[in-house]
Formats: sequence, structure tokens, C-alpha cells
Amino acid sequence: MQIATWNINGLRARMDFIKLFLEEREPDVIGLQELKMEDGKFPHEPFEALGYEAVTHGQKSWNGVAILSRLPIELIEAGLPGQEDFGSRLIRARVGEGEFALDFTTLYCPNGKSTDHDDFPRKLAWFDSLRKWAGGFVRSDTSAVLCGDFNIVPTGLDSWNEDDFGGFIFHTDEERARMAALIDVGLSDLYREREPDTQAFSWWDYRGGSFHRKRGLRIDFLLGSKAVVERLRSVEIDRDFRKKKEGMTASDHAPVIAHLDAG
DNA sequence: ATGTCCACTAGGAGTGGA
Repeated sequence: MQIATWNINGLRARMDFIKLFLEEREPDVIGLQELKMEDGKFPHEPFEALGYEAVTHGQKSWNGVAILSRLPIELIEAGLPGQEDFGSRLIRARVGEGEFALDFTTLYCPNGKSTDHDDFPRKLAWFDSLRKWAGGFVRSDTSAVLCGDFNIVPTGLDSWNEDDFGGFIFHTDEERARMAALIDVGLSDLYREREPDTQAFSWWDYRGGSFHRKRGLRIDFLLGSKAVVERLRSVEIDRDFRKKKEGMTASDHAPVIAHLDAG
């Protein structure tokens, strides 16, 4: 089974790119973030033509998340309880059947903007709610995945410039404590399970040629319960899909993909 | 180089967000 997460920065603008990704990489399930689209406008037909069913939690202009699956999928819930007024940022579904079914959540965490902005304490509170919510169902003996754009750089290794950015937004002790507390409910960062010492990024600013100058951050994660880690075969950050392709502009994020045993 | 891109409102180019 192949699972993936990708912040696509606008579904409308990224349709051709996403279809190419589905055709080339063939993930069984993928969490998408930053749809920037209302649910009523979501283009189900082109995804169905490729064999994918979608569940969506969108809104006009900003945010928005969806799960695409070519395995049977059933919506569990949409929206983080108590944080609905911070935008459409979370959706959870049961994917697949039998012993290999996944409890699959994808999320788009608040950016926070800067440490002196009102959104920063709201971001921290959002993570407090997320931890409480995840703690309610994550268990070691069932396969649960939380994936998406977390907008936190968990360690200095995950930043191209920790020396200058340490303490600034995405790089603060407060954010890192929230990320650690979330992991502590019984999750593992699947990329780090396989690559404990490798510096790799999942996001590069559009500005300043950041991608080619290798100035990125690792802020997109696949988190898995112990049962998922036991099924984990490999993880990759697909930098190829951060590159501009013929007639198509890339998202500023790369997809993250994992192979799990069975299914 | 504060150097890009997206969606929105408009019916063209500026604004807000990331």
C-alpha cells in the first residue's frame, strides 16, 4: 500500500500536475492540503476517471483539505473539534478494508505568520486541540496515519538555516514542544524512522530561486502509529514534483510518499 | 533584490496570504 501527502497550493491551478502524479506514482491514498476551493466546486469526475474517490473539507479562497483513495473510503469526520473557526484544516476517513484498513487523517496546520502576530498563540492552541483529539483514538495496535503540512520545523536538521532562523516562526521552542507532544500520543515521523540523519526538505519558497539554492524546510510529514511503523517499507520526499514541468507550475511543496506492507 | 505564486474582485491590476 502506498500513502502520500501533498500541499498542492490551489487545486484549480494544480489539476494537471496532480493527475500526472496519480498516473505516475499511483498512490493508494493521498492527503491534499490548500485546496483553496469550496466543496461544491471540487472536480470529482477527473479523479474518478483515474480510479480515485474523494472526501473533501474545503472553503472559498483559503485552506481546504481532501483525501483521495482508490481503496474503499468512508468519511469519519471533518474539522478539528473546537477549532472550526480557524478554517477548514482537517479531514479523517477510514481507508481500505479488513486488517490493513487505515484510519487516515490529513491536516493543514495554521501558519502562525510571525511570533508577534495574533495567529501565533492561536497556532499553538490549535496544536493543543490536535494533540487532545489525536490522543482520543491513536492506539499502538491499529493503523492510524496523520499527515499533512504541519508548518513546524521539528529540529535544526530540518531547516536550511537553523543558525539564523532558530527562535523565529516555524523554528520556536513553543512550536517544537507542540510537535513533540503530538508525536508523544503514539506517533512516529515516518521519514525520520528511515532517515534519522539525512537533511531533506519538503517546502521551498517560490521567491529567490530557493529550490535550486537548496534553501528549504521539512514541514510536511507522514506520522504513523506503531502498527504503521511495523508495516513501513520505505519513505521518500518526491522532489521531482516540486520542479516546473512542461506547461505546469509546481506547488511550493513536494509530496511525501511511504510504502506500507500489504494491501 | 522584498526576486513568486494563488485566489478574489473585476472586467484590469491591486490586495491578502503564504
